[in-house]
Amino acid sequence: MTRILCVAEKPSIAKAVANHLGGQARAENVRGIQWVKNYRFDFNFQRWGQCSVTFTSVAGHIQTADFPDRYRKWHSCQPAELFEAPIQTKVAEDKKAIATNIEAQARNASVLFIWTDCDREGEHIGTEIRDIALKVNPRMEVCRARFSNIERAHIVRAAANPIPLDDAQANAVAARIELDLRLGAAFTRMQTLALQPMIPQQGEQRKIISYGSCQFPTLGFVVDRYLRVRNFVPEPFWYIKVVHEKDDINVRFSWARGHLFDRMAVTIIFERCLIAKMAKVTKMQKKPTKKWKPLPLTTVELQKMGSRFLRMTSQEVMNVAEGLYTKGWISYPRTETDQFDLGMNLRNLVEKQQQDGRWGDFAQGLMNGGFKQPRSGRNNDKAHPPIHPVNYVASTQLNPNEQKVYEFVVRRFLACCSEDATGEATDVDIEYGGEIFRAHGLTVIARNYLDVYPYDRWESSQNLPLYTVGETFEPKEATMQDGQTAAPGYLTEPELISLMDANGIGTDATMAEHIAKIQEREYVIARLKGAGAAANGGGNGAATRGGRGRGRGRGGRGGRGGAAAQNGGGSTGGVQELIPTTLGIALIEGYDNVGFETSLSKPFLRKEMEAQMKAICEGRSTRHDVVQQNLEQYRAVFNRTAQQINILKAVSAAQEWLLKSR
DNA sequence: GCAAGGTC
Repeated sequence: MTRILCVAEKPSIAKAVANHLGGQARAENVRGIQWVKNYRFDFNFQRWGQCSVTFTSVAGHIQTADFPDRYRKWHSCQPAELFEAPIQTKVAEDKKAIATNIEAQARNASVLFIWTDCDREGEHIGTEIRDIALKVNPRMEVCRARFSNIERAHIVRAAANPIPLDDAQANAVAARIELDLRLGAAFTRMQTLALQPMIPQQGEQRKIISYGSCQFPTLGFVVDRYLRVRNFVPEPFWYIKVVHEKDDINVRFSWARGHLFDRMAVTIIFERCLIAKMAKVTKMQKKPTKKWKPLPLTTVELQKMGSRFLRMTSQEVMNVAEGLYTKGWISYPRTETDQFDLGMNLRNLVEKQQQDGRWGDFAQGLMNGGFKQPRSGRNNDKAHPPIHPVNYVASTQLNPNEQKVYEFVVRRFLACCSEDATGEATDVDIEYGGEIFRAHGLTVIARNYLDVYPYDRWESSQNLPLYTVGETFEPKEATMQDGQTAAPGYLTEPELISLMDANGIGTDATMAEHIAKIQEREYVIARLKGAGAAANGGGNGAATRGGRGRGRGRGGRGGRGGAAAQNGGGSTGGVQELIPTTLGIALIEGYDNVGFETSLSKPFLRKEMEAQMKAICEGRSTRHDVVQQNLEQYRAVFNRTAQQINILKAVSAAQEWLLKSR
């Protein structure tokens, strides 16, 4: 019988797939590593017939790349030498037992069937596994499975249709690894050695001034916003407010123009209104409206919502989610997918939530006919489903942070399986002195998903009285008001995550780490929003956030849905805002002043690297070319910075002084 | 004493 060795990227996949293919597969322990198991069973593969299978896994990458000893000591070479120093790739210290297991199993098998995730990193991990296996058994046949979820039928199909490993994808990752190492080490040492004397040292601890292709752009976003807040100049504006009383209701009409920055113009228009005296209803419309239920939960969304509503940092959210996943309460927490596979039995998962005291009734309602298929977003990483609860756990079995994250995941999931909220929108337009003024009203008819999902707000405004088109009236009040634009707030963690996501800085699994890293390096400090000095010069209360001229009227009632949430959201509030330290500002401004067209702080370079990796995957470029071309480009920045390091120093010194005077 | 990526 053919012996076949299957290797997944993580233990959970090995277990799930082995159970699909082998029934209750026999699990054997692996020496020196608790969480990896070898599953043994027989299976009839289309290609090899009846086989004796060993299904095991690794745990992410096995190899690690670093410089040889001679270059590892900081003073043993010039930082610039790291651009071409040799790189050693070897089994990571904490992965030895895993590598040994692969070797041992490979000796007895004639086929290596790789089941790593179907993404670039997975392809690279696949080649690492292949290299280790072929070293002890060069005659093995090697192939990989193509699968995008762990539904049984899908897995059985993948088992029957092996494909080759894609070396192009693995090479793209190899290029990234080499560049991140060389550039990270070279720039970190150069900066640290040059600037350390400028930075006050605390005790024995030597402070590192690190550079990384992700941490710098992350810092850049924080500094950029900080400077925009700092340099903000409020602008006065004027607008016209109209109030009419009908059926004992005060209806406030907002100017269709919003506000203007020209006082004289507003005065003239206002006078026209006063002369006209009467206003005339030009539109009265009632129409059904909806608030859409949320999309299935991705990692990025979990981190954003967590840092906004759960009083946790995105990193804490991820750590907790990881724990809930290992204990079997929620699905894999690192996913870009916001669409549920049609084959997935979601009702089964809803059913498990019926027993809960908080959302059990809602789940029961879904089981009794309320269930609706979730919406589908546009993303599918072809490796994992959206984050969802897989089993019910009572809150007494969880610590407080686990409770919060689990509750969020469950509520989000139930909301996805529910119905959009419905309401009725009323719009009244009047013409008054040649200008249009609007009133907007909302009546929520059915809250539906909102009942289980308190993180969204959608509330009825005061009822508007009935108007008829053509009706005329004299407003009870028509006044000219003033206000001024308000500075944006400092960058919040959820905003930063959105920016990183949009610019491809880090992956869903690492974004939180980068945010934590720039705080650990003391480039940035976090504080509870509103805790420090007021950043928003609120004016007389009529201020608006940077909105110029047009845009929707600022009537207090309608359309302010997002505002409460963005400011830290009602009952669950407490979002963190990020403020750069003088060191953080100095680094970014220093590199900007070095005057190179591609500043290291801009997300551009990382995007460029991403595009080049894609080119390798598609055969338009090679690993060698991408590495050499990038090294050349960065070397220019490096040399220039090293020459002008005094600029960086000067900025640091100036910033240091600012720190004291602040 | 450096990075970013995977995962436990």
